[in-house]
Formats: sequence, C-alpha cells, structure tokens
Amino acid sequence: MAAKGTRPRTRIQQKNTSAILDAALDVFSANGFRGATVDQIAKAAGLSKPNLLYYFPSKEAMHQTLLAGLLDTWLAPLRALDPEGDPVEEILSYAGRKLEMSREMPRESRLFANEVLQGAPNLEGVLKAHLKPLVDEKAAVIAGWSADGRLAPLHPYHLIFSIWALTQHYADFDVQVRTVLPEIEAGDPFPEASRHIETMFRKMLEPGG
Amino acid sequence: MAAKGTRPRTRIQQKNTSAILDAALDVFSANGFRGATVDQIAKAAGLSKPNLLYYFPSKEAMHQTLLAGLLDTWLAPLRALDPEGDPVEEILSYAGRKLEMSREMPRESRLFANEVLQGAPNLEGVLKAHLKPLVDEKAAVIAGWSADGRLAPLHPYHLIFSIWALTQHYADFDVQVRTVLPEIEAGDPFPEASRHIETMFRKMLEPGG
DNA sequence: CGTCTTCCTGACCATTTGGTCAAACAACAA
DNA sequence: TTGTTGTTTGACCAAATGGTCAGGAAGACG
Repeated sequence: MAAKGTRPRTRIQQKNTSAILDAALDVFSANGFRGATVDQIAKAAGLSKPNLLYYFPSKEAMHQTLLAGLLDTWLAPLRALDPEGDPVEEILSYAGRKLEMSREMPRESRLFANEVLQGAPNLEGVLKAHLKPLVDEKAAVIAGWSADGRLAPLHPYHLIFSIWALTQHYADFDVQVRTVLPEIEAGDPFPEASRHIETMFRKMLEPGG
Repeated sequence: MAAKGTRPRTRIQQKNTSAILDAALDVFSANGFRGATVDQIAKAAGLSKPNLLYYFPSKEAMHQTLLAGLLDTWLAPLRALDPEGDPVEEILSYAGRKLEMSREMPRESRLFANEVLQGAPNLEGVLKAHLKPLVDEKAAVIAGWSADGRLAPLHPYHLIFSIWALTQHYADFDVQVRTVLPEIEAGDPFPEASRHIETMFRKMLEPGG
C-alpha cells in the first residue's frame, strides 16, 4: 500500500506523486477545482486515472495537498520583510519579489486566486491561522516605520493589499493584460510592469512630501 | 415559443429572464462556469430547470448573455474619463468609480475575474473588439497629459492596470481581505480602501516632485 | 365561450465524472 | 525460485448533470 498522507518513500512514489502534483497544478490553475477532471490530470501526468487514486485518495486531496504545500512559498516574500532594513527599500523589494513570483509561478498564483475567488472553502482556516498573524506582524512593522517618520503615513494593511493586487494582477489577469498591451510589450509585460510599480511605490512611500 | 435570442416581449418573459439572469449571476460568480449547475440557478431563481431551458437554450447561453450585457456597465467608468477635465482629478475619480463598482457589484467583478482567470474562453473576442480600443484611446489621453507636464510621467497602460488591480481586488479577494483586516475594519473595508487609494494615487500622479 | 399561443413541469435520457475493485504485474529479498 | 510488498490497470458503478419531450396549465383574444 502506498504511504497515503505521509511523505513518499520509494523512488517511484517520489516520482509519481510529484508528477501528479505538477499536472494537478496545471489543470486546477487553468480550470478551477470543479472545472478540473481527474482524467485531465491523469493524462497530463502520463498516468492512468486509477493510478492517481492510488497515490491520492481523492481529487480533493490533490487540491488540498497543493494548497497546503504552496502557502509557505507564497508567503515567503512577506516573511522576508526585514524590520531592521531600510523601510522604502524593504517594501520595494517585497513588491519586486512578489512580482517576480507572478512571473515565475503564474500557475500557483491562479490556483490561489481561483480558491479565494470562490470563497476559499479549503483555505479559510489556513488563512486565519497563518496569513493573518503574519500580516498583523508585518503591518505593525510598517506602522512603526510610518510613526517614526521613515515612511509616508499609509494604512499598513491596505498598503499590503496594494502590493498583492498589483503584482498578482499580472499572473491572474494575464490574458487581459496581453490583450490590451501594444504588441511589443505584450510579449513580456513584466519588465515595464516592474519599472511602473517601482516608480509608483517609491513616490508614495517616501516620507518627505 | 419564447423569443429566444431577442429581447423579451411579454411581462412574464421580462420577469423570468431577469430572475434567471440574476440567479445565474449569483451562481456563476460564486462558483465559476463549470462549478455552477443549472439546478442551482433554477433553485435560486425560483423556477424549474426545464423552465430555465425554455428561456435559454443552454447553460452557456445564460453565461454569455451575462457577459455580453455586463461589459458596457463595466467599462462605463473608463469611458467617462474626460480628456477635457483636470488630469489628476479625472484619474482619481475614475479609480473612485471603479472602487464603488467593486463595492456595489461584486458579483459582476467576480464573474469577469473567473472568466479572465480561466483564459477568457468566451470573452477574448469581446476584449479585443471593445476593451482594447477603449484602453488605447484613454491611454493616449493619459500619455498626452504626461507629455504636457500636467501629470507625472507614468506608463499609461500600466497605470490603468493598477487601477483595475487595486479596485477589483476588494471584490474578487473579499474573503482574504476580510480575513486579514482587524475586526472593526473587516465589517466594511471600503471606506479605508477608498482613502488609501486616493492618497496613493494623488502622490504618484501629481506632476511636481 | 372556444381557440390559439405562451408558459410550465414530471419523467426521462445520454454523458460525464469521481471513485472502486479484483486481478495482473513489477521489484526485490530470502 | 518463491513469497512479499508495492504498483498498475481494465472494467465497472453510482451519482450528478446538461438537456429533451410530450403533454398539461394559464393567458390572451375574438
């Protein structure tokens, strides 16, 4: 019997579970949970459907495994925000890392977006337990910077939302962005997006004014 | 036979089609196209499933009717951006109207978000035909303002993306926003969001600096 | 009233889909 | 080789789901 619920042991388990999860990420992020079928995932993974269900007890289990595994990665940039660093540069580089993730991991971004859009049925608990405390902590840091006059006085929570919104937009609304952008830039919107976001935030974060 | 494909004629048709579309908006926006079932929509509309399919030939027809009907409303704020107005105030009030729409029409926002997230299979044509030209036009206006020194030099397309991202975030990621925000504000995030967005944009739009 | 059209529904159907299972097959140790 | 454990699949199933249809109910109209 496969080691369900625990980490894979054998080579084959290692290889297959990761193939399945990669395929599942493809399919879930492109179609949402209900829009994805086990057959699609199986085909994308190059395995048979019963074989997937040998490694994961259900479609939902694949989904939850993905979400759970991704959260750490997803929050890493915010975790890295250093209270000892320079305020403006810290926030700027947070936004930069986040944008980079939108570029490098668009599937993950869309997976989360799909989930949150539909009310986060499988995520709300985790959000309360992990996301909220982390944001509280970093919002306090930001509020401190503002209070010390090292940062423009901005609402810390909404500032964080702004960063999320702006950066994830390029992954989640990719089709729209590319449709609207003039041909040249639509090939890769990220360089310009990066410059734009940096310009914007620099202006609004600088304490003087 | 019902007047399929054209506007409703009789009272009953009027009443039922709008009840169906309203219910469909509820269900599609909350579950995505594939996640929504005709039964759910029927129940929400207070009609029987065959009755829905008397007014609309298919589930997909309901979806497309919604999308088509919504695009105008959705783009209205951008259309209203007045080339003759004061640059900063025009953009600010565009963002304000857009945020208001996120508050008043979150279902519509989520419907579009769902659609675009999944590659806009039923929308890409319309985006090319209507959204792109409009954005091109308004981006040119903004570029003109910047060139005249009446607005900070910002990338006009990415500026528009910023407004979309920031405002729609509050509708599309509602659950996340409310989970993260301190209790008091989570009751209604919009007043603070509005202030935050205005502060931000004012700083970055003003030409001096 | 009678007739014609619109509106509505219970019963039904075909397909899709998540999931099961017995049995075949591979890996490997003794 | 033989037994044991881990891996794979074809065939199958029950439920869900989009959609159909024949016929009944309700208006509209002369």
